[in-house]
Amino acid sequence: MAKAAGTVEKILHEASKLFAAKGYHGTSTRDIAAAVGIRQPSLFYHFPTKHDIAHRLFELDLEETLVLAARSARAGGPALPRLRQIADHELEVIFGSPVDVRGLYLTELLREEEFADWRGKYDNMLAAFAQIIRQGQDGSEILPLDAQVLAQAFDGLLLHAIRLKGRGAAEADSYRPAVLAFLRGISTDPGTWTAELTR
Amino acid sequence: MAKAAGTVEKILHEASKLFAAKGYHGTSTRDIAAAVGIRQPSLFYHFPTKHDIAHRLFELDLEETLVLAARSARAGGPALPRLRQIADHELEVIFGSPVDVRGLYLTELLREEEFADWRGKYDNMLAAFAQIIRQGQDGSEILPLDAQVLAQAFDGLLLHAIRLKGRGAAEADSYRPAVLAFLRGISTDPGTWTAELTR
DNA sequence: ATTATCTATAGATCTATAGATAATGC
DNA sequence: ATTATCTATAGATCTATAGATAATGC
Repeated sequence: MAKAAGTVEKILHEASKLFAAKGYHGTSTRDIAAAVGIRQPSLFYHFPTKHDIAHRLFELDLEETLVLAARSARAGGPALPRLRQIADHELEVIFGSPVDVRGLYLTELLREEEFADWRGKYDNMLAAFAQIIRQGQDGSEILPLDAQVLAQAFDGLLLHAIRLKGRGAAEADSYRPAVLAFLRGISTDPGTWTAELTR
Repeated sequence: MAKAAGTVEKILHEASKLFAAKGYHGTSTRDIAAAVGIRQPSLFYHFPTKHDIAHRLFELDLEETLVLAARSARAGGPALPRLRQIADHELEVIFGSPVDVRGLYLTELLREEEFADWRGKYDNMLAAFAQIIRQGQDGSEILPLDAQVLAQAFDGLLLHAIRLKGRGAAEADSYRPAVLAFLRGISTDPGTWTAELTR
Protein backbone atom coordinates (compact mmCIF):
# COMPACT_ATOMS: atom_id res chain seq x y z
CA MET A 1 0.00 0.00 0.00
CA ALA A 2 2.21 2.83 -1.22
CA LYS A 3 0.92 6.14 -2.64
CA ALA A 4 1.51 8.53 0.25
CA ALA A 5 -0.85 11.26 -0.95
CA GLY A 6 1.11 13.70 1.23
CA THR A 7 0.61 12.09 4.59
CA VAL A 8 3.48 14.13 6.01
CA GLU A 9 1.77 17.35 4.98
CA LYS A 10 -1.52 16.13 6.38
CA ILE A 11 0.11 15.31 9.70
CA LEU A 12 1.69 18.77 9.91
CA HIS A 13 -1.58 20.39 8.98
CA GLU A 14 -3.72 18.54 11.53
CA ALA A 15 -1.09 18.62 14.26
CA SER A 16 -0.74 22.38 13.92
CA LYS A 17 -4.48 22.86 14.26
CA LEU A 18 -4.60 20.66 17.35
CA PHE A 19 -1.54 22.32 18.90
CA ALA A 20 -3.17 25.71 18.35
CA ALA A 21 -6.43 24.56 19.93
CA LYS A 22 -5.24 22.44 22.85
CA GLY A 23 -1.53 23.12 23.15
CA TYR A 24 1.36 20.80 22.38
CA HIS A 25 1.08 18.84 25.62
CA GLY A 26 -2.70 18.77 25.43
CA THR A 27 -2.55 17.02 22.07
CA SER A 28 -1.80 13.30 21.95
CA THR A 29 -0.34 11.42 19.02
CA ARG A 30 -3.63 9.52 19.01
CA ASP A 31 -5.50 12.82 18.48
CA ILE A 32 -3.25 13.70 15.56
CA ALA A 33 -3.53 10.28 13.96
CA ALA A 34 -7.32 10.34 14.27
CA ALA A 35 -7.46 13.74 12.56
CA VAL A 36 -5.23 12.45 9.77
CA GLY A 37 -7.20 9.24 9.40
CA ILE A 38 -4.50 6.72 10.28
CA ARG A 39 -3.71 4.66 13.40
CA GLN A 40 -1.57 6.21 16.10
CA PRO A 41 1.62 4.15 15.54
CA SER A 42 1.60 4.96 11.82
CA LEU A 43 2.61 8.51 12.71
CA PHE A 44 6.01 7.25 13.77
CA TYR A 45 6.75 5.99 10.32
CA HIS A 46 6.81 9.62 9.14
CA PHE A 47 8.22 11.33 12.24
CA PRO A 48 10.57 9.61 14.68
CA THR A 49 9.09 11.42 17.69
CA LYS A 50 6.23 13.74 18.56
CA HIS A 51 8.78 16.49 19.16
CA ASP A 52 9.89 16.21 15.57
CA ILE A 53 6.46 17.24 14.37
CA ALA A 54 6.68 20.46 16.36
CA HIS A 55 10.30 20.95 15.26
CA ARG A 56 9.27 20.77 11.65
CA LEU A 57 6.47 23.29 12.24
CA PHE A 58 8.88 25.73 13.86
CA GLU A 59 11.19 25.24 10.92
CA LEU A 60 8.45 25.95 8.39
CA ASP A 61 7.58 29.22 10.06
CA LEU A 62 10.72 30.65 11.59
CA GLU A 63 13.10 29.94 8.76
CA GLU A 64 11.23 32.23 6.40
CA THR A 65 10.29 34.97 8.86
CA LEU A 66 13.79 35.13 10.29
CA VAL A 67 15.27 35.61 6.83
CA LEU A 68 12.78 38.37 6.08
CA ALA A 69 13.40 40.17 9.39
CA ALA A 70 17.20 39.92 9.11
CA ARG A 71 17.17 41.18 5.54
CA SER A 72 14.86 44.01 6.49
CA ALA A 73 17.15 45.02 9.38
CA ARG A 74 20.07 45.30 6.96
CA ALA A 75 18.09 47.29 4.39
CA GLY A 76 18.24 51.05 4.51
CA GLY A 77 15.50 53.64 4.27
CA PRO A 78 12.65 54.55 6.60
CA ALA A 79 12.00 52.03 9.39
CA LEU A 80 8.23 52.23 9.79
CA PRO A 81 7.43 51.04 6.27
CA ARG A 82 9.76 48.10 6.85
CA LEU A 83 7.93 47.18 10.06
CA ARG A 84 4.72 47.52 8.20
CA GLN A 85 5.91 45.18 5.50
CA ILE A 86 6.91 42.59 8.09
CA ALA A 87 3.51 42.91 9.76
CA ASP A 88 1.74 42.45 6.42
CA HIS A 89 3.79 39.38 5.72
CA GLU A 90 3.17 37.86 9.14
CA LEU A 91 -0.56 38.47 8.96
CA GLU A 92 -0.52 36.88 5.54
CA VAL A 93 1.19 33.80 6.97
CA ILE A 94 -1.10 33.62 10.00
CA PHE A 95 -4.38 34.02 8.16
CA GLY A 96 -3.37 32.64 4.77
CA SER A 97 -1.46 29.49 5.58
CA PRO A 98 -3.36 26.20 5.75
CA VAL A 99 -1.05 25.33 8.64
CA ASP A 100 -1.64 27.09 11.98
CA VAL A 101 2.09 27.07 12.42
CA ARG A 102 2.24 29.78 14.97
CA GLY A 103 -0.06 28.16 17.47
CA LEU A 104 3.14 26.82 18.93
CA TYR A 105 4.07 30.25 20.19
CA LEU A 106 0.99 30.55 22.34
CA THR A 107 2.45 28.28 24.97
CA GLU A 108 5.93 28.68 26.29
CA LEU A 109 7.06 25.66 24.30
CA LEU A 110 10.09 27.53 23.06
CA ARG A 111 11.29 27.79 26.66
CA GLU A 112 11.55 24.04 27.00
CA GLU A 113 14.93 22.37 26.63
CA GLU A 114 13.89 20.31 23.68
CA PHE A 115 13.32 23.45 21.62
CA ALA A 116 16.31 25.54 22.69
CA ASP A 117 17.61 25.80 19.13
CA TRP A 118 14.39 27.35 17.83
CA ARG A 119 14.31 29.60 20.85
CA GLY A 120 17.60 31.09 19.70
CA LYS A 121 16.23 31.76 16.23
CA TYR A 122 13.15 33.38 17.68
CA ASP A 123 15.33 35.66 19.80
CA ASN A 124 17.26 36.61 16.69
CA MET A 125 14.03 37.61 15.02
CA LEU A 126 13.08 39.81 17.97
CA ALA A 127 16.55 41.35 17.89
CA ALA A 128 16.04 42.19 14.22
CA PHE A 129 12.74 43.91 15.07
CA ALA A 130 14.50 45.94 17.80
CA GLN A 131 17.29 46.85 15.41
CA ILE A 132 14.85 48.22 12.85
CA ILE A 133 13.14 50.22 15.58
CA ARG A 134 16.48 51.64 16.71
CA GLN A 135 17.24 52.67 13.13
CA GLY A 136 13.90 54.48 13.08
CA GLN A 137 14.80 56.22 16.33
CA ASP A 138 18.18 57.31 14.95
CA GLY A 139 16.29 58.85 12.06
CA SER A 140 13.84 60.58 14.46
CA GLU A 141 11.07 58.62 12.85
CA ILE A 142 10.12 56.62 15.95
CA LEU A 143 9.66 57.91 19.51
CA PRO A 144 12.68 57.32 21.79
CA LEU A 145 11.15 54.53 23.90
CA ASP A 146 12.87 51.27 24.87
CA ALA A 147 13.39 49.54 21.50
CA GLN A 148 13.45 46.06 23.05
CA VAL A 149 10.07 46.60 24.69
CA LEU A 150 8.55 48.04 21.53
CA ALA A 151 9.85 45.08 19.55
CA GLN A 152 8.25 42.67 22.00
CA ALA A 153 4.95 44.55 21.96
CA PHE A 154 4.99 44.53 18.15
CA ASP A 155 5.56 40.78 18.23
CA GLY A 156 2.82 40.41 20.84
CA LEU A 157 0.32 42.19 18.63
CA LEU A 158 1.17 39.91 15.72
CA LEU A 159 1.02 36.75 17.82
CA HIS A 160 -2.37 37.73 19.17
CA ALA A 161 -3.72 37.55 15.65
CA ILE A 162 -3.30 33.76 15.91
CA ARG A 163 -5.89 33.65 18.64
CA LEU A 164 -8.36 35.60 16.55
CA LYS A 165 -7.92 33.21 13.65
CA GLY A 166 -9.35 30.48 15.86
CA ARG A 167 -12.33 32.65 16.62
CA GLY A 168 -13.87 32.58 13.19
CA ALA A 169 -14.60 35.87 11.50
CA ALA A 170 -11.23 37.62 11.64
CA GLU A 171 -9.02 37.92 8.58
CA ALA A 172 -5.75 39.62 7.81
CA ASP A 173 -7.51 42.72 6.51
CA SER A 174 -9.58 43.20 9.63
CA TYR A 175 -6.66 42.92 12.04
CA ARG A 176 -4.16 45.01 10.05
CA PRO A 177 -5.53 48.39 11.22
CA ALA A 178 -4.77 47.44 14.83
CA VAL A 179 -1.13 46.84 13.96
CA LEU A 180 -0.97 50.02 11.89
CA ALA A 181 -2.44 51.93 14.83
CA PHE A 182 0.45 50.71 16.96
CA LEU A 183 2.97 51.85 14.35
CA ARG A 184 1.17 55.21 14.20
CA GLY A 185 1.42 55.29 18.00
CA ILE A 186 5.20 54.97 18.05
CA SER A 187 5.69 57.35 15.11
CA THR A 188 7.03 60.86 15.68
CA ASP A 189 4.69 61.99 12.93
CA PRO A 190 1.39 60.19 13.46
CA GLY A 191 -0.45 62.65 11.25
CA THR A 192 0.86 60.98 8.10
CA TRP A 193 -0.82 57.70 9.15
CA THR A 194 -4.20 59.10 10.07
CA ALA A 195 -5.63 59.46 6.59
CA GLU A 196 -4.52 56.01 5.56
CA LEU A 197 -5.93 54.33 8.64
CA THR A 198 -9.36 55.90 8.38
CA ARG A 199 -9.62 55.55 4.64
CA MET B 1 -0.43 17.31 61.87
CA ALA B 2 -2.67 20.35 61.48
CA LYS B 3 -1.39 23.94 60.95
CA ALA B 4 -1.93 24.45 57.24
CA ALA B 5 0.40 27.43 56.83
CA GLY B 6 -1.57 28.36 53.72
CA THR B 7 -1.07 25.24 51.64
CA VAL B 8 -3.96 26.24 49.38
CA GLU B 9 -2.26 29.55 48.59
CA LYS B 10 1.03 27.79 48.04
CA ILE B 11 -0.60 25.36 45.62
CA LEU B 12 -2.21 28.20 43.65
CA HIS B 13 1.08 30.08 43.58
CA GLU B 14 3.21 27.17 42.38
CA ALA B 15 0.58 25.81 40.00
CA SER B 16 0.21 29.22 38.36
CA LYS B 17 3.95 29.45 37.81
CA LEU B 18 4.08 25.98 36.30
CA PHE B 19 1.01 26.58 34.12
CA ALA B 20 2.63 29.76 32.83
CA ALA B 21 5.89 27.97 32.09
CA LYS B 22 4.73 24.64 30.67
CA GLY B 23 1.02 25.06 30.09
CA TYR B 24 -1.88 23.47 31.94
CA HIS B 25 -1.58 20.12 30.18
CA GLY B 26 2.20 20.17 30.37
CA THR B 27 2.07 20.42 34.15
CA SER B 28 1.32 17.28 36.17
CA THR B 29 -0.14 17.20 39.66
CA ARG B 30 3.15 15.59 40.64
CA ASP B 31 5.01 18.68 39.41
CA ILE B 32 2.77 20.95 41.43
CA ALA B 33 3.06 18.85 44.58
CA ALA B 34 6.85 18.75 44.26
CA ALA B 35 6.99 22.54 43.98
CA VAL B 36 4.75 22.89 47.03
CA GLY B 37 6.74 20.32 48.99
CA ILE B 38 4.04 17.70 49.56
CA ARG B 39 3.25 14.35 47.96
CA GLN B 40 1.10 14.24 44.84
CA PRO B 41 -2.07 12.77 46.41
CA SER B 42 -2.06 15.40 49.17
CA LEU B 43 -3.08 17.97 46.56
CA PHE B 44 -6.47 16.31 46.33
CA TYR B 45 -7.22 17.04 49.93
CA HIS B 46 -7.27 20.76 49.05
CA PHE B 47 -8.69 20.60 45.51
CA PRO B 48 -11.04 17.86 44.33
CA THR B 49 -9.56 17.85 40.82
CA LYS B 50 -6.72 19.39 38.86
CA HIS B 51 -9.27 21.42 36.94
CA ASP B 52 -10.38 23.04 40.15
CA ILE B 53 -6.96 24.55 40.65
CA ALA B 54 -7.19 26.27 37.26
CA HIS B 55 -10.82 27.25 37.95
CA ARG B 56 -9.79 28.97 41.15
CA LEU B 57 -7.00 30.83 39.34
CA PHE B 58 -9.42 32.07 36.68
CA GLU B 59 -11.73 33.16 39.45
CA LEU B 60 -9.00 35.09 41.25
CA ASP B 61 -8.14 37.02 38.14
CA LEU B 62 -11.29 37.46 36.09
CA GLU B 63 -13.66 38.28 38.91
CA GLU B 64 -11.80 41.47 39.72
CA THR B 65 -10.88 42.55 36.21
CA LEU B 66 -14.37 41.94 34.91
CA VAL B 67 -15.86 44.14 37.61
CA LEU B 68 -13.37 46.89 36.84
CA ALA B 69 -14.00 46.72 33.08
CA ALA B 70 -17.79 46.64 33.45
CA ARG B 71 -17.79 49.57 35.88
CA SER B 72 -15.47 51.50 33.58
CA ALA B 73 -17.75 50.86 30.60
CA ARG B 74 -20.68 52.35 32.52
CA ALA B 75 -18.70 55.38 33.72
CA GLY B 76 -18.85 58.56 31.66
CA GLY B 77 -16.11 60.90 30.56
CA PRO B 78 -13.25 60.47 28.08
CA ALA B 79 -12.60 56.88 27.00
CA LEU B 80 -8.83 56.85 26.54
CA PRO B 81 -8.02 57.65 30.18
CA ARG B 82 -10.34 54.82 31.17
CA LEU B 83 -8.53 52.37 28.89
CA ARG B 84 -5.31 53.65 30.32
CA GLN B 85 -6.50 53.02 33.84
CA ILE B 86 -7.50 49.47 32.94
CA ALA B 87 -4.10 48.90 31.35
CA ASP B 88 -2.32 50.21 34.45
CA HIS B 89 -4.38 47.94 36.64
CA GLU B 90 -3.75 44.89 34.47
CA LEU B 91 -0.01 45.50 34.32
CA GLU B 92 -0.04 45.90 38.08
CA VAL B 93 -1.76 42.53 38.44
CA ILE B 94 0.52 40.83 35.94
CA PHE B 95 3.80 42.12 37.31
CA GLY B 96 2.80 42.70 40.92
CA SER B 97 0.89 39.59 41.85
CA PRO B 98 2.78 36.68 43.41
CA VAL B 99 0.49 34.44 41.37
CA ASP B 100 1.08 34.22 37.60
CA VAL B 101 -2.67 33.96 37.23
CA ARG B 102 -2.82 34.95 33.65
CA GLY B 103 -0.50 32.27 32.36
CA LEU B 104 -3.71 30.36 31.78
CA TYR B 105 -4.62 32.65 28.93
CA LEU B 106 -1.53 31.77 26.94
CA THR B 107 -3.00 28.49 25.85
CA GLU B 108 -6.49 28.16 24.51
CA LEU B 109 -7.60 26.59 27.78
CA LEU B 110 -10.64 28.84 27.87
CA ARG B 111 -11.84 27.19 24.67
CA GLU B 112 -12.06 23.80 26.32
CA GLU B 113 -15.44 22.58 27.50
CA GLU B 114 -14.40 22.34 31.10
CA PHE B 115 -13.85 26.09 31.23
CA ALA B 116 -16.85 27.31 29.26
CA ASP B 117 -18.17 29.39 32.16
CA TRP B 118 -14.95 31.39 32.45
CA ARG B 119 -14.88 31.74 28.71
CA GLY B 120 -18.17 33.62 28.95
CA LYS B 121 -16.80 35.99 31.57
CA TYR B 122 -13.73 36.63 29.47
CA ASP B 123 -15.91 37.49 26.48
CA ASN B 124 -17.84 39.89 28.66
CA MET B 125 -14.61 41.62 29.57
CA LEU B 126 -13.67 41.98 25.90
CA ALA B 127 -17.15 43.34 25.19
CA ALA B 128 -16.63 45.96 27.91
CA PHE B 129 -13.34 47.01 26.27
CA ALA B 130 -15.09 47.33 22.91
CA GLN B 131 -17.89 49.35 24.49
CA ILE B 132 -15.45 51.85 25.99
CA ILE B 133 -13.73 52.16 22.61
CA ARG B 134 -17.08 52.79 20.91
CA GLN B 135 -17.85 55.51 23.45
CA GLY B 136 -14.51 57.10 22.56
CA GLN B 137 -15.40 56.90 18.88
CA ASP B 138 -18.78 58.54 19.51
CA GLY B 139 -16.88 61.36 21.21
CA SER B 140 -14.44 61.60 18.26
CA GLU B 141 -11.67 60.75 20.65
CA ILE B 142 -10.71 57.44 19.01
CA LEU B 143 -10.26 56.73 15.29
CA PRO B 144 -13.28 55.06 13.64
CA LEU B 145 -11.76 51.60 13.27
CA ASP B 146 -13.46 48.30 14.10
CA ALA B 147 -13.99 48.53 17.88
CA GLN B 148 -14.03 44.76 18.33
CA VAL B 149 -10.67 44.37 16.65
CA LEU B 150 -9.14 47.24 18.62
CA ALA B 151 -10.44 45.71 21.86
CA GLN B 152 -8.84 42.39 20.96
CA ALA B 153 -5.55 44.02 20.04
CA PHE B 154 -5.59 45.96 23.33
CA ASP B 155 -6.16 42.70 25.17
CA GLY B 156 -3.41 41.04 23.13
CA LEU B 157 -0.91 43.70 24.12
CA LEU B 158 -1.77 43.24 27.78
CA LEU B 159 -1.61 39.46 27.59
CA HIS B 160 1.77 39.60 25.94
CA ALA B 161 3.12 41.26 29.07
CA ILE B 162 2.72 37.89 30.79
CA ARG B 163 5.30 36.39 28.49
CA LEU B 164 7.78 39.14 29.30
CA LYS B 165 7.33 38.57 33.00
CA GLY B 166 8.79 35.11 32.56
CA ARG B 167 11.77 36.60 30.76
CA GLY B 168 13.32 38.31 33.76
CA ALA B 169 14.02 42.00 33.53
CA ALA B 170 10.65 43.42 32.49
CA GLU B 171 8.43 45.24 34.96
CA ALA B 172 5.16 47.08 34.74
CA ASP B 173 6.91 50.43 34.24
CA SER B 174 8.99 49.22 31.33
CA TYR B 175 6.05 47.74 29.41
CA ARG B 176 3.56 50.54 30.05
CA PRO B 177 4.94 52.83 27.28
CA ALA B 178 4.18 50.17 24.68
CA VAL B 179 0.53 50.11 25.74
CA LEU B 180 0.36 53.90 25.88
CA ALA B 181 1.84 54.02 22.37
CA PHE B 182 -1.05 51.86 21.17
CA LEU B 183 -3.58 54.20 22.83
CA ARG B 184 -1.78 57.14 21.23
CA GLY B 185 -2.02 55.28 17.94
CA ILE B 186 -5.79 54.97 18.05
CA SER B 187 -6.30 58.53 19.36
CA THR B 188 -7.64 61.24 17.08
CA ASP B 189 -5.30 63.64 18.85
CA PRO B 190 -1.99 61.81 19.32
CA GLY B 191 -0.16 65.07 19.94
CA THR B 192 -1.46 65.25 23.50
CA TRP B 193 0.21 61.89 24.26
CA THR B 194 3.60 62.61 22.77
CA ALA B 195 5.01 64.72 25.58
CA GLU B 196 3.91 62.27 28.21
CA LEU B 197 5.33 59.27 26.43
CA THR B 198 8.76 60.74 25.86
CA ARG B 199 8.99 62.37 29.25
C1' DA C 1 12.62 -4.40 -2.59
C1' DT C 2 10.42 -0.42 -0.84
C1' DT C 3 6.75 2.16 1.07
C1' DA C 4 3.11 2.78 4.09
C1' DT C 5 0.09 1.09 6.81
C1' DC C 6 -1.75 -2.19 10.47
C1' DT C 7 -2.32 -4.92 15.31
C1' DA C 8 -0.46 -5.76 19.67
C1' DT C 9 1.89 -4.22 23.42
C1' DA C 10 5.80 -2.60 26.53
C1' DG C 11 6.83 0.68 29.80
C1' DA C 12 6.22 5.09 31.58
C1' DT C 13 3.43 8.24 32.85
C1' DC C 14 -1.10 10.65 34.88
C1' DT C 15 -5.27 11.72 37.75
C1' DA C 16 -7.65 10.26 41.48
C1' DT C 17 -9.16 7.04 45.40
C1' DA C 18 -8.63 4.19 49.67
C1' DG C 19 -7.17 3.82 53.90
C1' DA C 20 -3.43 4.61 57.51
C1' DT C 21 -1.24 7.96 60.49
C1' DA C 22 -0.04 11.87 63.22
C1' DA C 23 -0.85 16.25 65.12
C1' DT C 24 -3.77 19.69 67.06
C1' DG C 25 -8.63 21.31 69.17
C1' DC C 26 -12.37 20.33 72.32
C1' DA D 1 -13.12 14.88 66.33
C1' DT D 2 -10.91 17.35 62.79
C1' DT D 3 -7.24 18.58 59.82
C1' DA D 4 -3.60 17.56 56.90
C1' DT D 5 -0.57 14.68 55.48
C1' DC D 6 1.27 9.99 54.02
C1' DT D 7 1.86 5.16 51.30
C1' DA D 8 -0.02 2.17 48.03
C1' DT D 9 -2.37 1.52 44.03
C1' DA D 10 -6.30 1.29 40.51
C1' DG D 11 -7.32 2.41 36.03
C1' DA D 12 -6.70 5.26 32.22
C1' DT D 13 -3.89 7.31 29.51
C1' DC D 14 0.59 8.30 26.46
C1' DT D 15 4.77 7.73 23.47
C1' DA D 16 7.16 4.57 21.07
C1' DT D 17 8.68 -0.20 19.37
C1' DA D 18 8.16 -4.87 17.21
C1' DG D 19 6.69 -7.38 13.80
C1' DA D 20 2.96 -8.59 10.31
C1' DT D 21 0.76 -7.29 6.01
C1' DA D 22 -0.45 -5.34 1.66
C1' DA D 23 0.35 -2.58 -2.25
C1' DT D 24 3.28 -0.71 -5.74
C1' DG D 25 8.11 -0.44 -8.40
C1' DC D 26 11.80 -2.92 -10.52
